[in-house]
Amino acid sequence: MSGRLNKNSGIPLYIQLKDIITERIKDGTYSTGEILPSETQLSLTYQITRQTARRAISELVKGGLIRTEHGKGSFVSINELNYSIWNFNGFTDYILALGKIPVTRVLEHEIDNDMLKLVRARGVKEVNAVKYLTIDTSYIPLELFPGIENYDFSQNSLYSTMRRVYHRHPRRIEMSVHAVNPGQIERDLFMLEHIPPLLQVSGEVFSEKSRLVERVSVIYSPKLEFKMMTTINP
Amino acid sequence: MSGRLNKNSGIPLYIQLKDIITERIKDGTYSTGEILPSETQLSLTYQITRQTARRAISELVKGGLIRTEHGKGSFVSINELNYSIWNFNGFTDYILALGKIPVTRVLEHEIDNDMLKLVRARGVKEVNAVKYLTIDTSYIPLELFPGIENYDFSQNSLYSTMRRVYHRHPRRIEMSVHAVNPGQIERDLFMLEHIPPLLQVSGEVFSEKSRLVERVSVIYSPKLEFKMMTTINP
DNA sequence: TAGTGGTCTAGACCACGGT
DNA sequence: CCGTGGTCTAGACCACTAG
Repeated sequence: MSGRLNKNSGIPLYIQLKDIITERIKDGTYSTGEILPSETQLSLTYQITRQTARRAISELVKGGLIRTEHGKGSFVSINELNYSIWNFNGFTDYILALGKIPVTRVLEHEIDNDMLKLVRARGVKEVNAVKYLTIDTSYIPLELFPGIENYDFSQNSLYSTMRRVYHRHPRRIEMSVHAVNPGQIERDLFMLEHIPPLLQVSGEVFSEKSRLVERVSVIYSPKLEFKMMTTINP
Repeated sequence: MSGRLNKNSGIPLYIQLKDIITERIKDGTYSTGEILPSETQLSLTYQITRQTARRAISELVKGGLIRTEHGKGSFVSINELNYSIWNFNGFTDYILALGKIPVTRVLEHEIDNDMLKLVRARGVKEVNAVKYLTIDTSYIPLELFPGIENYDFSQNSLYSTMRRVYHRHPRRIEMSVHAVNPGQIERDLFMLEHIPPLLQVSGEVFSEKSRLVERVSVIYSPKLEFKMMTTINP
């Protein structure tokens, strides 16, 4: 049981509990369709109020990982689906969670009009090749991130660098989705024979204080499923 | 001031408050960027606890309508963007909210394997033509909706019919997004000269009790912007 | 310092599902 | 009937923002 909450860590209890449950779902302790401990049970186990346990569950529902049924309980609804790709948050983490090895190749790295232009192909390592899954084109304002052009982003995560070195935390993304025909780069990297249309997501990423930290455009390989879930308000 | 909560209506107070605030935003009482009354103020005004007011605000944040800033307040973040199209919920309402007249044309209407197959083109009325924006292909299980094949869905909303006549409430949608090349129907209806790839969203719609109420696939005209917003958890 | 949102507690009553 | 999740209250302390 790694399951004990630290009341003085500064991390909200509901976040800690949420993380513990997420972990349990990822490692299979709770698997799809299974019922979770009741809210009352959770509050007793972790020595918190039911409201706080509810808050953790509510976060998980929001993320689509679990579902609640009135009078019955909470159930695991999805295993690792729905960690949607365009949760730009963590491509690396996402691939690692699938038990595979992430690969990043920097295709372009130059300064363009006070912005760092960064083009990266990202994928997973296969037996004797690399399968590329996305091509990301990013523009990062040098004004906010002076010196960021000196990092090697085939090794470092862009967002961790923003957080750890510059103390800027990407928070909100506004994006739009388009369908596009593949260009030469996409054909080469995705190794397409026929040329199906591809999905492209273009977005602007903002920090807490609504400063633009990245303008980004991602093209997805047809090998990536693009799934999501939503609910309807009555 | 239509602003009074009914404590015995059966409708949760936080939903009532959420609706009131939504109304105020839509009608311009609070406009983009403006600050909302504080949580304490709301709780006093509406005679509820701060927690309940918070819950209403939390719902609005989830929907992207407002944004909170610690130590400062809550602000209107978006006016009517983000009532995203693939909120299948209300194409009709969406178009009406834009001040335009929605049009639905039924292209196919037949029974296929215990399912009602319904193909509809949807759009807006222009001066002397109709601009089609989506083509929806739906399969509805007759077992759950006996007799639904007798409704005219160029006039009636599919979801309202499900709700009002059959007491089934669409709640959850699982969907995937693809890029496709247009077929003849799309070229004709969207009146495309060049043939750009199109976005297609395929999904399954479930009721409260996780019964499948519709399998649907929507193809979007390139004239529709496909926008969304999301947040990153630290 | 005063006001704001963020977290948490302790307790209550309700509506729903299954026994 | 009991156990479940859903809503709500009353009050507390904290962290952040601004004058």
